[in-house]
Amino acid sequence: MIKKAVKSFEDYCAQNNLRVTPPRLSAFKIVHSAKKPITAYDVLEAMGKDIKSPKPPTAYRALDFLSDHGFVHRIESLNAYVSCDVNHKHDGSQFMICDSCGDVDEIHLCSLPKTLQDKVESEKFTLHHWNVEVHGVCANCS
Amino acid sequence: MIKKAVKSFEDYCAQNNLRVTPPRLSAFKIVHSAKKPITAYDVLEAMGKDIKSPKPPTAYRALDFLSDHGFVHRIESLNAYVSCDVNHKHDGSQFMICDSCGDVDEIHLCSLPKTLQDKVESEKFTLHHWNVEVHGVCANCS
DNA sequence: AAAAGTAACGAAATATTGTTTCAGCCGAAT
DNA sequence: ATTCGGCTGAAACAATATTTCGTTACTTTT
Repeated sequence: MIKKAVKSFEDYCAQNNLRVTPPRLSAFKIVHSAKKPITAYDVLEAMGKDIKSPKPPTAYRALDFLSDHGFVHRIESLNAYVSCDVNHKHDGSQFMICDSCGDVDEIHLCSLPKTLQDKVESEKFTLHHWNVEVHGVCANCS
Repeated sequence: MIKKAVKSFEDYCAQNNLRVTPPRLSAFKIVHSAKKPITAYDVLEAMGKDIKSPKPPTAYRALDFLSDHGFVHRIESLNAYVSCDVNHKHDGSQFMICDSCGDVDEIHLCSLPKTLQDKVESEKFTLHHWNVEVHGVCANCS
C-alpha cells in the first residue's frame, strides 16, 4: 500500500511544516517500495524515473531529510537505507540483519536496554540517538 | 604501555597460529596508540613510518585481520577503528560516542540485552555478531 | 632437504560512497 | 511587491573501499 504510506508521509509533513518536494517524494517511494535495504546510489538511479538526471547530492539530501524525520533509517554496516513505518521519530533504532539473504527486520524497542542505560547514566552521558545492528542468519535461511 | 599491548598481541597470535606480519604489527600499534577512533586512511598514512609507501589494501587487510580477531573494532557510524584491550574475542561491541569531542568509550556488556535477545530467539535468528553505537555528548563536553 | 600447498603481500587500477560549492528558484512572511 | 530562508541543480571533488594479479614467504608433506 504505497499510496497509503505516501499519504501518511504527506500528512506528517503538512502537520509539521515540512516541504514535500519532488526529490523527497521520489526517494520516499523508492525506499518504501524496496524489499531490502537500498543504497544511496541505487536510490539515485531509481530517482531517474521521476527526475531528469539527478545528481548524488539530490539523493543524499532527500535521504538525509527522510532520515532526520524518521521515515527511513540508515543501516550503517551496509551503507544502505530501509523505510520505517512508525509514525513518530524515535531516538533509537535496532535491526536484525540476515547476512545470507540481506533481509532486515526492524526491532521496535521503546527504550535503551537497561544495561546500556545504566552505563549512560553513570557516565553522565547526554544521549542523542542510538543504533543496534545484529548480524546473523534469519530463520528462512537456516 | 604500548610494549605490553604488543606483547599480548604477539602472544595471542602465537597461541592461535596467527601470523604477526609487518603490516599487522604496524596497524596494531597505530590503532592502539590513537587516542580516538582512527580512519583506515589515517592508519594507512601512519603505516608509512614502518612500511614503504603502503597502499590501501595493505591497511584494509591489516585492519580486517585485527578486527576479525578482536584487537580492534570498527565504529560503523564513523568509518573508523578503535582498539580493544579485552583479551578474548567477543561477538558484541558497544560504544558511547561523543559527537562533540569525538571520544569513544567502549562498554563491555557480557551479553545481548534481554529485550533484543528475546526478539532474536522468537524469530529463530542465528546471531553472529552485534554492535551498538550510542551517540551523544560526554560529561566533559557538557 | 625439497616440493607442494597455502596465506599474505605489493602494486595498480578501479569502484563505491559521500561532500563541497555556488548560482538560481520557489514559497512563506512581511 | 519585496525579502528571506529553505531547497534544488549542477559540477567538481573528496573520502572510503575493493578487485585483480603476480610474487613472496611461511607451513606442511614427503
